[in-house]
Amino acid sequence: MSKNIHYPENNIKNRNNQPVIVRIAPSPTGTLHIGTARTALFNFLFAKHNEGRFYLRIEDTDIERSKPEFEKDIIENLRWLGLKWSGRILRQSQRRKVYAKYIKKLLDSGRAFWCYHTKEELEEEKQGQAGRGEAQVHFCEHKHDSRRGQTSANSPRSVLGAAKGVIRLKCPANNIKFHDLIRGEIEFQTSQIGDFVIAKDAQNPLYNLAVVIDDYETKVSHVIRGDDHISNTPKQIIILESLALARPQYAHIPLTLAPDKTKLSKRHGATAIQEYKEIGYLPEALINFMSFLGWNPGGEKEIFTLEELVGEFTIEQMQRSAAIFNIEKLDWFNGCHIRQLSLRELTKRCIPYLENAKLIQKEKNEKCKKFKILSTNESISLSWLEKVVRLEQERMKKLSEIGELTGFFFRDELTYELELLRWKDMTKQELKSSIDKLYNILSNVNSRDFVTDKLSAILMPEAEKMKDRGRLLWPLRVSITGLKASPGPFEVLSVLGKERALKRIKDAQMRL
RNA sequence: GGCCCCAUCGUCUAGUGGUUAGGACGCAAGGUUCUCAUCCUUGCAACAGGGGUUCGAUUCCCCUUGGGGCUACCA
Repeated sequence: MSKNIHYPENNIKNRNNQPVIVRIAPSPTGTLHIGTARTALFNFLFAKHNEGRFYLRIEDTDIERSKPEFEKDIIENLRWLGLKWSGRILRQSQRRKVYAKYIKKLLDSGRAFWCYHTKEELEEEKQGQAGRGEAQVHFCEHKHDSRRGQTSANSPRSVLGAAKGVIRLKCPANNIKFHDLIRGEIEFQTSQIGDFVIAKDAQNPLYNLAVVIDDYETKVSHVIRGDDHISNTPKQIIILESLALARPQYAHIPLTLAPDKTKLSKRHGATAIQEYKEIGYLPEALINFMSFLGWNPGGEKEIFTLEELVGEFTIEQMQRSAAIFNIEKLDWFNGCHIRQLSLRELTKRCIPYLENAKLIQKEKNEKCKKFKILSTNESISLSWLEKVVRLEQERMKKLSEIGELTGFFFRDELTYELELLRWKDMTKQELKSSIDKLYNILSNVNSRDFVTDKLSAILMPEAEKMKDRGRLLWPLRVSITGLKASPGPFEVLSVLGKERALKRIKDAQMRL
């Protein structure tokens, strides 16, 4: 959908003299969420602004919940938004061997250890801590047990029985401090963290470990993610330090919340990008809208293309507080971007909605240039369709409205309340004579002259004569559209053409 | 409960140690107009509260309050 723009890569180095590399790492346990898309957008903008790379990594270590159809949805919709990633997609499910190597390293060095506490024991410990108002963390005594400090890649049998253990990391005593590009210094006490679990076994890492390894191996320079990950950061830093690896820079962006200030979820309406696509939001509008949720370039300009956003974006202008998702503003952005589209492009994007509304169909034999009106079997051209769409370009808020808005162009019989034809306090006689007059005038207009300007030149003086133009123009507009709100009558006449227009006026005449 | 993050109109935000606190969405009124939409004009509307620091705080500091996040052998 979006223009094919080439963004240079790899020229600028960050302050550690490394190229800027960022990533979006969605988990395919659901469709592409608007929040994930926004995080992807900020990563993309940061990367492209700094001539760096933006990677896509699928975090599918949770085999139970990860589904291929979700991965497909994520990939398709990221593409649709125009957030193109560099290189291949990395899938964590295919990297077990890599993780196993690091797990072994951690075990060998004694930084990690097997823990055989049962879930019940752990739960009991938590309850006790909760009761005492203490942090609910587990400092595991098994790390001191030399018999369990084995380096085998396989789980050593517990001396306590056959319990299947997990692998925990020894929590250091020193506090963890880090600098966040958006929030500044953040410090965590390790006493609040404990010896946390890093892997289910020697092959299967948990989230925090997998993230650290992948970020390191793909040389990620900046971790830009939602601020719900702030509390994961000290854990990831502990892992990094246990492995003697350098840390990336962190930037935690504010979350976007629903109007009731809770986490954006299904019950607030659409959360999936796919849904917004189907409703008829433009990717351009979604991008523009999402970028303004938690970020602002400072000036008074609000309508931006993705390319312009890349030029403007700096992380210093990121907001610290959460932004509330405001659908009205999205609608406004969408309207603006619809009006900015070329007529050809807008028509192209409207066609699927017109087809969906069962108004038109592509003609099979033609090379997608011809269409037919389903109700009349009439053949129509793309350029005629463009004329129709043009009349609604400034009225449409969402593409899905096109069917409703332009339906009258594609129907032979208009169904409207007769009373709708009446302008203000016109009598039936007056109405009849207006319609008769319209029919007579228009029958004498050459069909070549059925263009807006000429029709206006012919009909306006007549309308003027009637003191209140509405006495002629309102019945005209209703008779040819059947609607109480529509584009102007001259435009509609010109698109309809003489034959169809006269038929409609005749219909009105007959019904009166 | 514990830890962490956050705080300017209803919403998105700009902004400064001294401003009539600016813009946008939405809303209201008006203009254009045969209707709707677009467009134009105008209006309504905010520095959470309390202490400091200071000649002066919306701005800097602290506390309170409020909101959010995390607290899994999910990610």
